[in-house]
Amino acid sequence: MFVQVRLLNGFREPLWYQTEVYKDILPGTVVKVPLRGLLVSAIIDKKSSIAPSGNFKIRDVASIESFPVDPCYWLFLQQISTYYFLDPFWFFKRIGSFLKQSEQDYIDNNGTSEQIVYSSPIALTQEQKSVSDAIVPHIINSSYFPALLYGVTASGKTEVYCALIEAALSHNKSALLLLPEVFLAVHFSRLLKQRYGKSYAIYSFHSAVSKQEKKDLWQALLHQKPSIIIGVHLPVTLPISNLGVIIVDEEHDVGYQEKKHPRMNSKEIAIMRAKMYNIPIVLGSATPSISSLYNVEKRGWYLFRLMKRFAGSFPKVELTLLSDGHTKTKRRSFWISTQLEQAIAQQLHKREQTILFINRRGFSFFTQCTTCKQSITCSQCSVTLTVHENNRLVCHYCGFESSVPSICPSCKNSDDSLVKRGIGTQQVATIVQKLFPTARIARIDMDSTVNKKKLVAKLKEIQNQEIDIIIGTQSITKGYHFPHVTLVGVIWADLNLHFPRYNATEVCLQQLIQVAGRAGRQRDGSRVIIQAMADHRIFSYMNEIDYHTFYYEENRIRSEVLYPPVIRLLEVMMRHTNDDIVEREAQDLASLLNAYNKRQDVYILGPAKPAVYKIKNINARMIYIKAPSMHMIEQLVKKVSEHTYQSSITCTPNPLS
DNA sequence: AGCACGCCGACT
DNA sequence: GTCGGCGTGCTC
Repeated sequence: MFVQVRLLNGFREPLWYQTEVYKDILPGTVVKVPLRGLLVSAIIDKKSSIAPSGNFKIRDVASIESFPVDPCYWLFLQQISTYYFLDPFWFFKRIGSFLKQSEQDYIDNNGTSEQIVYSSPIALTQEQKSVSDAIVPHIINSSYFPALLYGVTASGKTEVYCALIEAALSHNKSALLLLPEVFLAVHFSRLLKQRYGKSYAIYSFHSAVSKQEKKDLWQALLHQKPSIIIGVHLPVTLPISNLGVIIVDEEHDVGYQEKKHPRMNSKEIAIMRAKMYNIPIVLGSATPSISSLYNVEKRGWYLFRLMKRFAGSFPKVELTLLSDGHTKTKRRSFWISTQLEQAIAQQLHKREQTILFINRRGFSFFTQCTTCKQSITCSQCSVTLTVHENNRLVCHYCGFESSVPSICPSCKNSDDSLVKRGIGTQQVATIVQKLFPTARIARIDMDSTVNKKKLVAKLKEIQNQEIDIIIGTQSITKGYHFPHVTLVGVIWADLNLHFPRYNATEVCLQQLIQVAGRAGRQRDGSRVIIQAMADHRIFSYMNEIDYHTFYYEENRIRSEVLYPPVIRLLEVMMRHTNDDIVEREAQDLASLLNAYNKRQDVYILGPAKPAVYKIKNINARMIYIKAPSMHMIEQLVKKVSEHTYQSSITCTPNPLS
């Protein structure tokens, strides 16, 4: 028996070996084979009874490597590989290298997670119990059951997850729990260990996990030990034979899509896996993605709602326009409306806490010349440089740093014509401190919290109510639980609303509702003040109860302009250092796709220059393909895949960010 | 991807 | 005369 293998050391060429001992070997099996003088790991790709032709001598397969038993695994990897235009062998390499890696230094927010009281299992509410009762039979009987758990913030989705995990483990099955960020995974893992640490095996598999824990998980997989597996991206592609349920928390979060190539989405993979393995999958969120709500409406997914808050009540949401001429002249700072200023004053008087949220996305501050209106841009990237503390200019794409020049580089005006525009946590802190000199202010963002000890200290101060106003970015919308917050102010709500992405409004609204949900988790009478430059339709859906209405409107718009979830979208990015080459090749690829495309319902858009078309001196072009199914797109891409280009090509199905 | 082989410069 | 720099090329 002859077998064609692929080496795990990265060597791309398939090699032939033979074996009589292991002649019943299946494709996808991990083996050890002799290569030159040593034994290396490889995976069986194909089998053949006829000797391959070629001038080389065929050696014997040395042994079969121990690898977790998972009968569906190879088929599953092949399916996701097709979907993401990858080589299925890549997944083995990835797992291998991940097991070898040691953990990185990670900001561990020790002290804040303990404040969440989950010490002993709490009896489920009627709402929670009916969800669990509907899903548990599918765990026991192993049947595909896609469920969307639409539960408002603080409605106790965690309790439902726990009930499902218990059901799986008590039937000797494993449970897979996915969270959109490492930080949240760490948080959840601690919560589960506190509750189930003595009764069940709990393993995490992400960048902040120790080498030993990864090894322990691998052993558990090898021995098919029922376990709770927690992670962000990696665990969903692990070989798990006895998987009973997959839970995807905060399913709307764009964090499930990997930031760099290959840009896989672990939520999508989780859905594919649940279907193939015939198990239930639960996607939970207070702000479900448009695509999941679409799946409920059109593709037979099951919807469960938790519309009651566990404690506290929903905050009152108010909108105020920053551009309003009347208040602008009267108020003391452009960035703090009269309404918000008064509300903060009341909070200070009542001795209750306030969160001020800045939803900046990478940039916040840039320079602009008052004479020529030009901004200082990075020499290697097509983006404006961001102003940081100590008058430093930083490129958020390549890390380039310099100081703010006194002369405008573009018009050479030396008369201090460069002014800083925009808003960041630092600025808000300064403004607010000026408005309320006695207020105790804490800033929480990635810049100011790289120091773990400082963060822990700050969180403790907040918890002990030694802080009146918390100013922060995205990081405060997730995970942290501030029970004493009764006012949330969003400084510039429409900042990202017009981001050039088809899902910009969806992402923006989800973020606003999530941050608003930080208010009044344990108390009634909370307020949320949204400041925006202009009114927008999404602000009328800010109330958590009205969120579902947003789906109908957003879905109607996407149907008209043809964007997911109504159709499927593939982003093809071409990159090359030479702008002329990438432009020519992108034009060539687009016309080739058009030439091969015979369907009326498949559209090829572009090539176009992306908003940030140059990063680290590498120029990019985008081509988008829209079609009724991803399969049609795969077919079309396959036809052009023989053509080679100097530019590197990255394909992202259903890009989210 | 690794690892051997090899061809040429620095140094005991 | 040897040690070792890393450029090229091969792996069933």
